[in-house]
Amino acid sequence: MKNKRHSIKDIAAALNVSVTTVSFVLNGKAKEKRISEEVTKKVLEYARSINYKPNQLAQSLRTGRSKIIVVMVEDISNYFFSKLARIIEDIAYDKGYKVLFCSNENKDERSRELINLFRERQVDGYIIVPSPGIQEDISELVTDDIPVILFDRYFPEIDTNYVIIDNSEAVHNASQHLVDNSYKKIGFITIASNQTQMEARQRGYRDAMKENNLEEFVLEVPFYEKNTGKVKALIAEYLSNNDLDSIFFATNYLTQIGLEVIRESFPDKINELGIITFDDNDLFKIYFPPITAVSQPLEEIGKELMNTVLKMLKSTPEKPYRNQKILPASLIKRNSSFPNKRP
Amino acid sequence: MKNKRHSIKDIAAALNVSVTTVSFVLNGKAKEKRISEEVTKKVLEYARSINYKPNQLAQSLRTGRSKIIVVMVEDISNYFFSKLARIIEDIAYDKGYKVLFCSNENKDERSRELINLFRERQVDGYIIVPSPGIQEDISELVTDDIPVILFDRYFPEIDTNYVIIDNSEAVHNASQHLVDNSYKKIGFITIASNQTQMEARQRGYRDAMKENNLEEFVLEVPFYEKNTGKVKALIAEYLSNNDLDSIFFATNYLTQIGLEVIRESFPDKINELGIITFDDNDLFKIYFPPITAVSQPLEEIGKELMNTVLKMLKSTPEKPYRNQKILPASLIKRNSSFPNKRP
DNA sequence: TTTTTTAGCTAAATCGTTTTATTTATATTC
DNA sequence: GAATATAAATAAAACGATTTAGCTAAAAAA
Repeated sequence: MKNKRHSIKDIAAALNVSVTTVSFVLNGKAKEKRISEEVTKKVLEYARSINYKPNQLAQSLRTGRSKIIVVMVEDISNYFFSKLARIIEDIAYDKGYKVLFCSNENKDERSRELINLFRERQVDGYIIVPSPGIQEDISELVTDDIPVILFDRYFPEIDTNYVIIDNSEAVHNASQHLVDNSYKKIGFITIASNQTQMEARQRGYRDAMKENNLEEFVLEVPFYEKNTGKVKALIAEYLSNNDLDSIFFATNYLTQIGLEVIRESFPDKINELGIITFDDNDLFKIYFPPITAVSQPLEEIGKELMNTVLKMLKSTPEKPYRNQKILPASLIKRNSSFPNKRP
Repeated sequence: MKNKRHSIKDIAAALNVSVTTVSFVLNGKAKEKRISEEVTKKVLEYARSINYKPNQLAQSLRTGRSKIIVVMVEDISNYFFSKLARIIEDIAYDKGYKVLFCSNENKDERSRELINLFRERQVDGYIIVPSPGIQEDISELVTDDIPVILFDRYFPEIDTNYVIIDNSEAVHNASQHLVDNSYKKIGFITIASNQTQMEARQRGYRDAMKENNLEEFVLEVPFYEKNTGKVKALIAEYLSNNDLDSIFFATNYLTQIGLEVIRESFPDKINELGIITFDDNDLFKIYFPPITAVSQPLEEIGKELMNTVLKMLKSTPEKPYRNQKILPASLIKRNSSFPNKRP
């Protein structure tokens, strides 16, 4: 049996009351609007009996709130983002919101396309990992009083809410950890980028090297070569040109590619090199050698993001809710990733 | 400057024409509805000049189509599902659809909750990895002519569309591969479940063992212990009780836990054991020992799912679009995961 | 000249809600 | 008994689109 959806009108007709009455009752405004106990009960019972569910589209159209939040990341299939997505999802559904996830591939064009797409849909709020050149679009959202919060990276020039981690501090600490384990020739493999998070990470490394009077070995690979063999070639070349005793990978997919290169081209070195990666991965703890990792506080980031968006949704343009949070990252030390220390 | 959203009414007022006319023009029905070239041009130009974007909510409310598709998986942060999500996302956005991802944790209650949530929202179609006991809910969607397609697992008792892989065949082949590499005591670690995919995998293993007159060593761990140390304990116990020379992990998170156990409790065995995992992971190819894996054709699954949903959306209740697809999985042989064959 | 066609446009209903402003009857006060 | 207050409900206007049915004036046919 095909049970077509019931509307508030059906209920009104069936009970011989007005749609207004039904609406009031269903929205819990019976008392406030002085609807009699009798009618209230009748409506509630009937609604429940036919399993009435309001049409959210109509509701949203009328109220202007869609109860949808967009989460735009670089790549939802990336370990870091997918783990975070899971956390955000749970909080959102718990609070009655739904989440649209999307990946901008760190490309401006795609970011813009997506933002426009969602504006048509009256999305309530945005959690965004911004691609390098979309300040303007973000600014526009802000001036239009649409809740946006950036994370992972941000634009210092514009005044937005954000949640980031202390990248330079984290990398600095981790680099020092390598030094403390008596590594001398420490390489840093990163992507060419002037986004805040990557610059901070590189700064953390360089500072640590300077403080310890160690030579800096930085390799910057172009971002958009991500999926080609070119990155592998660059890393391989870099590794043969520099006789490093340890490597710091500035982001998780570089670690992956880097390990692949080492396994393929320098298999004998795998057990000698000290390795640290930015962003942990479940598999790193069982990798051999286990990989020491800079780990971002996923739970905390997720909570902070959602809480902020929810608070922004409740705030008024007159007194907006401000939150610019810098969280600390932790270093997961897996000793055996340092051959010197291996038992 | 706060540019409030423009409606079709604004355009009509500004140009001194009716909203009907504007609507016709913007929907490309100018010719069909005999709107003059002059007016058509005027409307189009003006709409573009104020950067008019239709309110999708209103559109959806009127047309009954939300252009949203739900993808419900077990856990969006799982490698397999997140990779697939990325593929589905791309296809969907390309076709003008948005995707709501959600995780049901393989729990019926949560699945139901989510489905109800989305029905209120007039979602256009569903791609679902069903939890064990939601036949009824799926049936209901089907009888209500709402496009649903199941994947990864399905319900043989109800007639739905689905996309799955040939699990038993895949595991059978992979098991035979172990036998061919002269392993004799092959363990099979799986989760206690009577869902189609897990039963098929176990069947594949058992058949292979029978054909080769080898003893069967199956460990079934309870599903909901997923995140506790209990699974580790069970696997550790199983490994000490059976002197296996190789292990087949029936799903990816078991592989992860299993490797952890081996590393912690049987470190000397890691280089002896033959290991195969169901579901590949980028890190497995650089794992040491590299892990041979049964790999699902993600691209193909994603395409098949989206294409089917889109075709279902276009079909009528009178002649529904049927598609029950069984795709083959492939075995990614990484020789060095077999010590016997290691150089 | 009258009738029919056609081109060009639009009023109004509709989708399913929420919300404001009113109505109607009854009870209370003076 | 008239005026006022209150309780209980509702009509109607929104939200922003789509779509049906119809209107008007000019052109074509009779």
